Amino acid sequence: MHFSKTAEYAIRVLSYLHRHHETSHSVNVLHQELDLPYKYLTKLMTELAKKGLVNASRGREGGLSLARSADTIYLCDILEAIGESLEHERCILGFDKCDALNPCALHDQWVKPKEMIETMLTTTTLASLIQNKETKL
Amino acid sequence: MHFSKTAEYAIRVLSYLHRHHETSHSVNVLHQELDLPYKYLTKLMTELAKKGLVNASRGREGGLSLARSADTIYLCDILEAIGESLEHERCILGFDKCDALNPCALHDQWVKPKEMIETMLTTTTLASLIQNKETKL
DNA sequence: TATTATTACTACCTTTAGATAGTATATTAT
DNA sequence: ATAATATACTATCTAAAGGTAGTAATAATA
Repeated sequence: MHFSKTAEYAIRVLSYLHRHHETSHSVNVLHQELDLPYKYLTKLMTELAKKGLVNASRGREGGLSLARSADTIYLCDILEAIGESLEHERCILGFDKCDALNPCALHDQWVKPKEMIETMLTTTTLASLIQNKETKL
Repeated sequence: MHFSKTAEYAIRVLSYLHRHHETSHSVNVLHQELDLPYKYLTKLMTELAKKGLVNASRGREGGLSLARSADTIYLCDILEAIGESLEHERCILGFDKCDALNPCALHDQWVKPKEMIETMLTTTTLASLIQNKETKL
């Protein structure tokens, strides 16, 4: 019951780019600042660039920056970009189809937690994340 | 943002044992009735037996049955039995320590969904699961 | 134009969850 | 006792996520 490492990394990196949006940052800087595995980050950032969440430019003075305003980037956008869709319809017990008419044994109990998670993912933007000097990234 | 396969299997099997508690059931029967991988189930049931959730007896007329009343078995007990603890303190962004004083960027947004999940896991018993003929197991 | 700093690409390695195979051991009905 | 039916144990395989290595392509700047 948690995010994948990839999701964690993506959120942390994008949050960092938002907080330091005055300039672009190389993968190496992100790697050092956030203590994330360099080569894996390279791969991830390429993916996020393809999906249009970040601008990537090569060469000297190149690097990465947010492609859109942080208040238009929702957590669900980030998950989608890395191939982890919202799974609105994903059944908690893994069944293909599971709804009120044709429920799994846990369907009713899962309704509220599911809603809360969904709300969190669809209403939280990068810009709305906690940010102060003490906040962990 | 979902249960592991192992957790799914454990919940489904235990729910089945509850609904058919008049007798014990062999792994083979559970395998066929619930369409779960036989050998993997064998391993899982041995584990659940060790952890005291089911009684296992060998030989003819042997098989598996719930070791306790279904209204004393909570979802969190099941997760704990398979080594997936509640992770009360698990940070959504993977940080070791993350609390109100020393929060990660997502801490505030995660509070409510986390509570809902925790409530679900600590209040839902096997006995309280949906059960009718149509319910998927 | 040569150098340097950067991302992009291709291929492979590692770890872990999930799944399988074969054999040993226990129980009980006959 | 013996045969049949179970779980228990040990070892291994597979697939996917996570992570690494080396090289090619690109762009700024001196």
